[in-house]
Amino acid sequence: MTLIEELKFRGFLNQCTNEETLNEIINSNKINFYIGFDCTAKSLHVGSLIQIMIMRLFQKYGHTPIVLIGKGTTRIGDPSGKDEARKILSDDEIDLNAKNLKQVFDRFLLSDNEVSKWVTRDNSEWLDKLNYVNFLRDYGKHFTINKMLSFDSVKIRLDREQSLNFVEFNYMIFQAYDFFELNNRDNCILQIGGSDQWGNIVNGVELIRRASGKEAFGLTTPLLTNANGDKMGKTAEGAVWLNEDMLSAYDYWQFWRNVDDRDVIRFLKLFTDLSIKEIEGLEKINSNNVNEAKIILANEATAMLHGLDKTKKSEETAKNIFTDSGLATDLPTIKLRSEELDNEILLSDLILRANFASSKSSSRKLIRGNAVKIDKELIKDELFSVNTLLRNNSNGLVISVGKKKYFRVVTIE
RNA sequence: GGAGGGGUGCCCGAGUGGUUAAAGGGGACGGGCUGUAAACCCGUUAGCUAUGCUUACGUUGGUUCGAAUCCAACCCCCUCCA
Repeated sequence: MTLIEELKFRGFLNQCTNEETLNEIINSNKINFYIGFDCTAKSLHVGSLIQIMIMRLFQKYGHTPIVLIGKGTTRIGDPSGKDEARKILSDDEIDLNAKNLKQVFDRFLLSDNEVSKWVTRDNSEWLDKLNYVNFLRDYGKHFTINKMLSFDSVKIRLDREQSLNFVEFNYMIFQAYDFFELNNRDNCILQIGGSDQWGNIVNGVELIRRASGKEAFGLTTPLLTNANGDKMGKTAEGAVWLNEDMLSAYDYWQFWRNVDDRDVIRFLKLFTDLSIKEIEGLEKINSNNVNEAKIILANEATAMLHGLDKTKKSEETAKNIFTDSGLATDLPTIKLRSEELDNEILLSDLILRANFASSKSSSRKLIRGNAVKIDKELIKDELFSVNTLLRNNSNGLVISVGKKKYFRVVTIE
């Protein structure tokens, strides 16, 4: 199976410039390719995972990923898919975000093979130094306003009569120029991105052709949505972050465990290393084994990011909570000093401390709504205090809020 | 610069002097059903030291016993004209 075939099978391929030629080249050569990541947040989330996984797949076929950290472009803000201008981040924030971002690639990308070992670049390296007049003269001539106005990212904003300022309007030029630079510096001949990046990518391909007379390629991945049509990776609590300090391994495992039935196979193909054969085996799915498939998905996906140990613990914790009635070991724990028990400790306060309610009122409302149990015992009194129970249970208490949120309270000296 | 329209809770959106913490929908959360899924049904959805109090309809003042609702000024957004 060729790389392109596997991309298609697994659902990575949305659009591609000159697929035929690219196919020939990647079958007979090892190439360098890049994906750009802007530093707009402290962590990447599941929405970017498809880009990371496609890099991984390319690596397996011996190609070298260049991870372009967009410190320079982040200072401008990509208008693609945005209703309004992004708020501009300070340089300090950008630096911090960039640092956090890099950690994630260490987890997912392979570094054991010298040939396909990945590298990072930072576009502020060249963007910060650009001289406006020179840049306009040398590269501005390759961009026509007519064309730029026809791009979706621009058109949508104009159609809706939302303002698009000049800074944002320039984003696509810089992204095109990034590709041009990487093509010169690193002989990078392919840019990959989400489908919303198509216009920007094609711009780069064209700039390279016009300015250097070389052929370069662009490839996009589909915009991932779940079966409900929602954008992937956004949940009520916010995005499904990849950095562990923003989302625990257990919660990450739960995210995959809880995907819609209709999404399981699709996600197995995209987000795990399972072979095509293995996936085809699972594909004969029915209502009896969907859950097994989901557990496999959760295990595979979590292991890749957080490692095997934490994955096993997550699976165990889940098993304890949902299948067995035993107490889970790996729960978030609130430790109370014994002298704190001298005062009345309200159940509602503990829920708040465990971060399972956003205010005391809402925590009380949860109790009133029959959502809260202590050691499986339903508590209905919103003013319930836990002092007596805590004194009588040396092992502490396990408190559940709803069906999926658990925490433990213990007393310490 | 001129003329007009508008800014309401997480989002959309009704409300144009008095049971309005503000209809309805979406989302979210909780309960039921189930498979930790989907669909469906029910409930909740400002905060608090809680049968009460405080804060809330762009901002600041004013009229009134009483304002999201009336008046004034200001800020912001949109449409048309220049």
